[in-house]
Amino acid sequence: MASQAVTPQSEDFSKWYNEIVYKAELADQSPVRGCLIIKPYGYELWEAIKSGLDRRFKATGHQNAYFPLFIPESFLKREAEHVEGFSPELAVVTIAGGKELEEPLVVRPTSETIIMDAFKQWIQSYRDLPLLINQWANVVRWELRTRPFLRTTEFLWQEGHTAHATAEEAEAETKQMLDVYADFAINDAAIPVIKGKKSDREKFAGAVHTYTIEAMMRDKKALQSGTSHNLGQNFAKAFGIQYVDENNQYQYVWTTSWGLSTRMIGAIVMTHGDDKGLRLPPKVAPYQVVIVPIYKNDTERGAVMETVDKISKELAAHGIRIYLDKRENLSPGFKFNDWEMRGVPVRMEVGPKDVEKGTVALARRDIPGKEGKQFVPQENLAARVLELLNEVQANLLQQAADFRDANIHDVTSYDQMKQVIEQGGWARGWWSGTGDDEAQIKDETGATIRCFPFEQPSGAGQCFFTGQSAERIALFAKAY
RNA sequence: CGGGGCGUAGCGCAGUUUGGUAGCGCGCUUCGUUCGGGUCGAAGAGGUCAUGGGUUCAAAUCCCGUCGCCCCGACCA
Repeated sequence: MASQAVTPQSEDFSKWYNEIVYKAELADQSPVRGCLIIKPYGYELWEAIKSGLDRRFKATGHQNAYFPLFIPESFLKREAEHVEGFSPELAVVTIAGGKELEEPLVVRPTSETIIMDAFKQWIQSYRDLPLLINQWANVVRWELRTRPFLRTTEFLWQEGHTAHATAEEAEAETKQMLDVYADFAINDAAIPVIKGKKSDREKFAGAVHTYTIEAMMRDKKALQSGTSHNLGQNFAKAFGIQYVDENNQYQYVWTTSWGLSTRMIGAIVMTHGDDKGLRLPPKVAPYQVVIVPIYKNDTERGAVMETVDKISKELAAHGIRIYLDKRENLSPGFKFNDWEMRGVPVRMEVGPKDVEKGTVALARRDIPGKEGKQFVPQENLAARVLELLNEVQANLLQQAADFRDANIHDVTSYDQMKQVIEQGGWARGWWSGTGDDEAQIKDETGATIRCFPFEQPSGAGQCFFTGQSAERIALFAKAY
C-alpha cells in the first residue's frame, strides 16, 4: 500500500522522485543492479502510453513486427559510428547451452542492425517501398549510472524502422514521427515538449541527423523524451539494402528509426508531480476516477453502495476508467491521501449526505484542498465527469507550459547564459559555435545543447558565445 | 571508475563508542471501535543482525577479508 508523505521537491528533487516511484507503486527495486520491476500500476501507465502511440503509428500506416533479442556481434560492427556509439554499453552472451558460442550474441541495445538485415531480404523493388515497421520490445544498455525509468539497464520501448525510395520521403517520415511523438506528449501526456534538431555531438550513433522532443521537468532540467532519426543511406550501404527502381536501376534505400521508451513514465512523474505525489493526466491515468464510499454503519453502507453501484455502471458505460476503493479497514481520509499519492485525476466521494441529497463530491487532483472539491448532482454525472477530466487534462498541460515558459530565458552573452544555467533555467540564444565550443560549455556549466528548436526567429543574430554571426538559435540546459 | 553513505523484522530506524544472547515506529494477523482529510484500543505473528574467517567463557558490537545497495560526479534513450 502506498503511504505517508513524501520529501518535498524543494528540499531534494531527486529524493522526491525516487520516493514517488516507489510510494505510488509504479515500480520496485530489482535484485539486479540498474534494472527495475515495473509494478501493475506503473505498467498500466505504460500500457496507456503504448496504446496512445500504437494508435497513432497505425494511423500513419505502420505495422508491428518482432525481431530477435539476440543480435550477432558482427552485425553491430557493420556501421562504424553505430558500433562506436554502442560498444561501451553492450551486454554480450558468449556462453549458451554450456558451450562457448562461435560468434558472441549481443543483447540488443537497439535493433537497427538486425532489422536492416531483414529489410535487405524483404526489399527488392520500388514496389516494396516504403516499408514501415514498428517493434515493441525491451532493450539493454549497460549504463554506468541508472535511475528508475529515466535510465535503466533494461528498458521497454518502441522502435520504428522504415525504408524509403528517396531522401525526401525518409526526411518526411522522420519529421512525421517526431510530430506523432509531440502530439502524444502534448495531448495525451500533457507535456509541452519542444521539437527540435540535435547537434552533431548529441545525435544518434549512425544517424545523419536526429530530431528530438525536449521536456522541462519541475526541477528545470531537460528530458529528451523521444527521438526520430534520419539515417540517410548509412545503414542501407552498410547492409546492402538496394531496390530496383522504375528504370531498372539499383538504388540504395533511405532509412529512418524512431523511439520512445518507459522514460516517458519518468517524464510524466517529473512534469506533473507535486509534494502530495503523482498527478496523472486523465488520458494516460490507469484510473481516471477513484470512488471512495463513506458510511458509518451497515444501514448507511447499504444505501451508499447501492448509489455507488448505479454511478459506477453509468461512468463505465461512458468509457470512464474507474476504481472503487472498497477497503473496509481504512478511513476515507487515508484513502484520499493514498490516491493523491497515486495521482488519480478525479476523486469521487459518495456518503450518506449524498445519498440523501442526490449528489456526489468530486475533487480534482490538480487543484488542492477545498478549492478543488465540489458537490454535484447525480443526474448527468458522466457528462460532468468527462468535462472535469478534460479540464484537468487541459490544466495540467497549461501549468506545465507556463512553468516551462517562465524558465526559458533569452541570452546574448556567455556570462548571461551561465547565470541562467546556474539558476536552473534553460538558455536560448543565437549559436554558431563548434562541437568543441559545445564541449567547453558543458565542461564549464554542465549544460548541453538540447536542440535547435524548429521554431526559429527570422533572420540572423550574433552568437552569444563566439560573437560571430549566427543563423539559428539553440536551447541549452542541464539534462537527465 | 573517483568521492560519500549504508547493510539489524515487509518498510524506516535505534542498539556498535564501553562485548552479556535484540528493540522502537509503521505495516501485517485477529477482535472490537471509528468512518465527509492520514480513527482508536487490545491481543498476536514476524529477525541465519549482508557474508566468510578470527579474537573471546561470551560478538549485531572488537579485528581481517568478501559481497551488495544507495547517493554525488564523468558516459548515455
